[in-house]
Amino acid sequence: MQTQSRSIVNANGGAATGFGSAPAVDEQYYEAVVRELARGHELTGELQAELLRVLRGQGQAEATAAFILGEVSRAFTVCTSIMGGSSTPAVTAPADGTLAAATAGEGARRAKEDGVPRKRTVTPSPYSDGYQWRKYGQKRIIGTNFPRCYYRCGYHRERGCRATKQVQEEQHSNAGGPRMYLVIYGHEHTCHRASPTAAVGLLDFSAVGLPRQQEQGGVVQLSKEELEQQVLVSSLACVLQGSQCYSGGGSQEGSSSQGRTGAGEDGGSAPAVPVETSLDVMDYYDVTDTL
DNA sequence: TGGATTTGACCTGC
DNA sequence: GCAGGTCAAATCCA
Repeated sequence: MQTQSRSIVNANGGAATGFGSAPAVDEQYYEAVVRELARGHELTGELQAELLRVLRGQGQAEATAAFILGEVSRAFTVCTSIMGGSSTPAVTAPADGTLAAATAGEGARRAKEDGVPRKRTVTPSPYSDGYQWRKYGQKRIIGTNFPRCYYRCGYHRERGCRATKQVQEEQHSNAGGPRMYLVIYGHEHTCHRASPTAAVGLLDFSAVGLPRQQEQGGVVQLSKEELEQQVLVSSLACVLQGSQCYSGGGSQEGSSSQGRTGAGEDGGSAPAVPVETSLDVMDYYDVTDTL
């Protein structure tokens, strides 16, 4: 049991990168989310301008506001891209397959999949797309520096879902920036696992640099930055999920930090732990006061 | 101990 | 024959 949650590539973290294989209804949902994210981003910009105008010359307050709003803005950008929005870094690969690692040597052999249409995506968080994945193979691809990992839907067996995806680290990922991965989706999901609520986990915290909580004696202690980011993440989770807020602490995702490939810690069954940090303005001020 | 991951072998298409 | 995709035994881990 624990193993299952441990090994299934976390879906919760789900990026839109993945919704290429999501059912149409989910696609509509994602589009709506992307739209709202864009709107939120836009409003954040306006708020930022307004706040900075009001706080001009107020030293610390101005700097804090600028920082926080900048982070919010950045978070919106990251979320939008993760959700498959227009902003980078998540970019749907061109159909011509010009992506570096993407196509080395494949091409003709592609037809093995019975002509199944494949969606290619480049994303910094390949393991979080709203579905649960199980790794079934890995292969070195000629002409590339990184192996390609093969994943099947976690419900392949029990529900006969044929969805597959391949994940390969992009060769040209710049040293300084986040690693980018080419993700190729195979069959459509028939398990209908991904529900809109799964979007909560769409935030790939490790990808956006969210520090993990430090647990001490059972008490979660957060640093200032962590607390700030938790608030930001929580607010974004609110945006994504509506009324319910979830903690970013359950950082899922399996960015192969342990060599265990991308298989993440916990998948859809992820403990999307409800948190009291449901963010409203007062909460935020409480937090900043505490800081 | 059960389930997931790893990895070499096998299969298939070009 | 080569290379990508998949299988399955071995291994790992909670």
